[in-house]
Amino acid sequence: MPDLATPLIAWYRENARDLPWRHPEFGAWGILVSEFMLQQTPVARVIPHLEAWLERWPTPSSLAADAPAEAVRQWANLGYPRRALWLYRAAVEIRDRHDGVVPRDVDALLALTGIGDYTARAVAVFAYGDRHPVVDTNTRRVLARAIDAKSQPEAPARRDLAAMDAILPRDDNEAAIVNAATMELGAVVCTARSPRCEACPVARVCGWRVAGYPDTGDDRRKQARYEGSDRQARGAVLKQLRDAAPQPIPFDEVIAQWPDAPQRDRAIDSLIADGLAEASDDVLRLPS
DNA sequence: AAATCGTGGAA
DNA sequence: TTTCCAAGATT
Repeated sequence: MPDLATPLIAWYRENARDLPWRHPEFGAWGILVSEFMLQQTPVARVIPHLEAWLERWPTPSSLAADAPAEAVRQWANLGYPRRALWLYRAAVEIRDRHDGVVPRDVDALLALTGIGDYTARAVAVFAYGDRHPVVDTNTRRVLARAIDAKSQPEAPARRDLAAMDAILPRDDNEAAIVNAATMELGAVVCTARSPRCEACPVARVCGWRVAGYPDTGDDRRKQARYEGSDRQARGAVLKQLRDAAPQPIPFDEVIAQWPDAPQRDRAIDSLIADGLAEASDDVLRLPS
């Protein structure tokens, strides 16, 4: 297998974007918050929200001392609001089980609410400098193309974890750079649509390129339509709750003009089931 | 283990 | 206009 680490390190040194969480003094809590926000939300949308969040809650304990409703409200329109609730719960767990310090151990991180294989290792690597494979969707695409000669990832995520580990240098610091560089390459060069192979440091050894860009894979189901969906209804309810907070909203007035009444009721029920809303008497409110 | 979960910008 | 996609996690 060709050496990917060396060209990736050299490329990253010259081309890495200057992102807030890459500054050495950013801190483990800042990294953790950034990783929560970056789960399925683009970098450009995250940055201003991240800075506001950390200004308001500079530590896990400061967030844990507030109400979950405030976390959901501060999350604003970042999307997937369960992440706000999970981040809040993780802050409580960090306060209660880790003396308010973001854990360094991967298994301890995995035990926190809302943290999975990607986020746990991202924190251990980017906040603490330990050597672990960090595999996100960008990394998976780069590995699929460079190593498997596929246009899109097909291998199980578990296998990509091992594949990434096999690429990492022994040195902790260099391993962290290769993790970041692989993600960065997937984000800005080896993109899902119209990759910029002319700017790619590993183009010469890329299996997909060498094979003539075979279009295997790409059998992904297309994303469900958002307009008219239950998700849109949930979003509308939660936005109304956010805008009214701390005032609750009478049930009768919850997206009262919504064209599909059963869908509205499903949205309210599912938000309550998720812990993103609370019902009491005849009103609906953010979780206390 | 496939389905579900927001939102906005770019192609 | 519609479609695609974006540093995933959970059930």
